[in-house]
Amino acid sequence: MKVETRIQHHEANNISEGGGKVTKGDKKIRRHRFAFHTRSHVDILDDGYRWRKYGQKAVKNSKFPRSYYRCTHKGCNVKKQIQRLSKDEEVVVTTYEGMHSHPLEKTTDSFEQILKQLQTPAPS
DNA sequence: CGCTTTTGACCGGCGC
DNA sequence: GCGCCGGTCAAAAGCG
Repeated sequence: MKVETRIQHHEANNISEGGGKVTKGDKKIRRHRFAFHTRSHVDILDDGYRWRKYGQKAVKNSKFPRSYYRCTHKGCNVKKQIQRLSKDEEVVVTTYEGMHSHPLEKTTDSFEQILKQLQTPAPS
């Protein structure tokens, strides 16, 4: 199973379109924002961490509802939101928010490796 | 038994 | 002031 993953990262990318949470001259921008464009059919992409769904809301820009997940850990409050592209329902956008403070709990596939190098920048 | 998931409601911010 | 949108929490139920 080949998984096409595209990393967008960089908080400069404000995904807010209508909410207007990130207005011009925004100072409270969110750091550590990883946007994964994954070509998959399931939104529940296991990256090796435990996630507890805490909400689901439908965005106007997307035909499909957005899912909100949270990392269940002792002091690891990493948030993750999944959204499907209305243009391509087969494309899932996984946006990570926050930084983990613990190693992965499991090893799914090469997927974890992608996340690992993202969160663990290889020292020159 | 523990944990997770699901829906609704509520809230805050912004726009007009 | 109201409406809109997004985001989060709460409670309950279901499942392993």
